[in-house]
Amino acid sequence: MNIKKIAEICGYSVATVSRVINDDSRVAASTRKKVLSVIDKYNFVPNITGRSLRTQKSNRILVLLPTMANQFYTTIIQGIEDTADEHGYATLVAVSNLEESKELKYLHMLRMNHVDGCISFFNTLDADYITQLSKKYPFVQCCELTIGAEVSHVVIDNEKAIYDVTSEFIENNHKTIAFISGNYYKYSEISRESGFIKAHLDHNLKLDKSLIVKSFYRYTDGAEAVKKIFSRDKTPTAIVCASDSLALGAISELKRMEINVGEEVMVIGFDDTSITEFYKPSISSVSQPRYELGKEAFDLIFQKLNNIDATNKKVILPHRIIHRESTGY
Amino acid sequence: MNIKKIAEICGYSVATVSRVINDDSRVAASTRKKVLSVIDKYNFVPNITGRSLRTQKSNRILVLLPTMANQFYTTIIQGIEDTADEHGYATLVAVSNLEESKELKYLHMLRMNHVDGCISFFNTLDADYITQLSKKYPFVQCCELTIGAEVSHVVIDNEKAIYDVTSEFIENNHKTIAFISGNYYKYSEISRESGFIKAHLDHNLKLDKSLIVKSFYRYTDGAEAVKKIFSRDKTPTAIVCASDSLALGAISELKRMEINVGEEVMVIGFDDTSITEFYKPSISSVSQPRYELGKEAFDLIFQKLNNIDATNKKVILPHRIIHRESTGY
DNA sequence: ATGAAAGCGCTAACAA
DNA sequence: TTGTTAGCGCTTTCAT
Repeated sequence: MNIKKIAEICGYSVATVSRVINDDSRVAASTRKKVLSVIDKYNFVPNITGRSLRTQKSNRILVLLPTMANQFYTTIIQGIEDTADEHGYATLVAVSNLEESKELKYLHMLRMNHVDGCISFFNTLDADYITQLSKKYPFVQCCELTIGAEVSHVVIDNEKAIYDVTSEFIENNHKTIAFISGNYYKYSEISRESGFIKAHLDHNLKLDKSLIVKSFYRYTDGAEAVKKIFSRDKTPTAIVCASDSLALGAISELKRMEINVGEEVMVIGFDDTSITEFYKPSISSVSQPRYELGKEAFDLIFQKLNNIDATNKKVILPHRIIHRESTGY
Repeated sequence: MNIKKIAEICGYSVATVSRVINDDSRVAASTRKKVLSVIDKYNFVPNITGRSLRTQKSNRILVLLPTMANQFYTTIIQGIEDTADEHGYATLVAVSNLEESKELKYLHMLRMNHVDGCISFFNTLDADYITQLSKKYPFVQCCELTIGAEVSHVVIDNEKAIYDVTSEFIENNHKTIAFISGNYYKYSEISRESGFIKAHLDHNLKLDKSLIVKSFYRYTDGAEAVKKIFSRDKTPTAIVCASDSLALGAISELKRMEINVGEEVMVIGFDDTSITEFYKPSISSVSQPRYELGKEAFDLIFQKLNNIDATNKKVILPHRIIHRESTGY
């Protein structure tokens, strides 16, 4: 069933049927009624491929994820989904596994008008590529950003988050604080580390660089980091982690070493994923407003969708520090 | 940049360029070389919308999820992704929130040739609809199935899983066993419950129906269920849960009641999501072979992709029972 | 080995 | 208010 057949059945032209479908006012009420009844009878729905080819629009957006295996993304996507739906856009999700070829493959859907825009999380593309891309296509970065790229984005203030966390520890008389993070040189990492360092500077606390341990974000990396850190003579009384998985690994290792987490050593994670609440001890964490991040990401892309030359906005949403047993609450 | 412009630049016809793109043998080696160099120079990639419109194929499949907020799906999707990629298919993921209108909206992409097939998890559509759909379009159900529908699917033997778990408890001398589950009347639920009942029958253990508590799958539901179960005089020494979230809630409530989980009361969950490993006590669970489920789901749809009349296959993959502290290991 | 032309389903400019 | 027609980018049949 296609528009041509419907037109034949109705006894009207294809154009008239198209007008009815698209709620064009230039069609007689009686005609509209007749056409609609036929459309209804045959359960006809216009072919989006044909329409896309013609209009160069798809009413779909793409969400490009580095991995599906992170519970952190789910609520954000819900925020995107809901907001997109309100504006008549469908949401498609694709996973890159941080392989550049896959990123390009999915981003290619933009050029094909197969999606009208893309909300991207962590990706491997360089600043120049992102800048050029976002000039031509609605493109928004969420939670993570490419340093130096001219593009709309929404993030939390990662630096301030870790600055606040670290400052709190310092103000509570912790003199030796460790920082466990990843080693991807991505924006969030760099900001968090610099927040850690800045807090030391501002509070005149000498920073021991060997207490900054960076590798990956697996929980085994958190455990390894603790082993390393506690093999020296001067051991920390607080550990700031750049993710919950790292905090989890760190805590499990501390438990194995029979160090009392929340009393002898404080530990805090990042992202407030559900594990933090259920673990024993429950894990303190920096919480990002996930649903709102998703909502804002869509709002940003919506502006670009309507006007690709809209100015790039850089939105910062507030985070919250949530204290649980691992920081003694 | 489109095929027409490329043709002009090359000095060949659109048809020839198309042949080069599609690796058609009927084109001179020298011509192919020339055309390819131009394609390369202008970084031309064919427009999929145009091609789809013409070929009625998209080389994409859709994965339809009830929700993003379940860590269980991520590995399965990875399995689908990887296998699809091997066969030149891209994977798109959409979320229905179990709203029928959204399910239909995304399923509509099939009719539009916007995706060539769909792998669906739990959905709300009835058997008849699914049967008809799968006659016309490559459609596969994964992990969950619509009872009575004629459609390819891949699942584990949910009944046997719970049968085995329950039997083990009985053989270890447990006389009073509770079962906490959901109340959606979906296949997996019904099978699991019947496995629970069958194990009692086969071992001549009288079943107390009031020990079967069904509501939702939130962890608070697990806690509520335990409250209810332990408000009677005859309390169980083992609890079989239809999900990890239920097990988690059940255990946390038992802990609150100062009942020693893993000694006084055994608890086992379902799906072996990451929480099970990290919780204290660590939670025993039935593990589904997630990556393989995804891989098999794609293999099934691939058969339908190549021949829509391929017979419907019902694949059952093996599960594993993983014992941890919550069952005394 | 190559090209011309039709047509996939739709929208929109122009005509009537 | 309605219809005619061109064309979005591509593949494929039929000619040559």
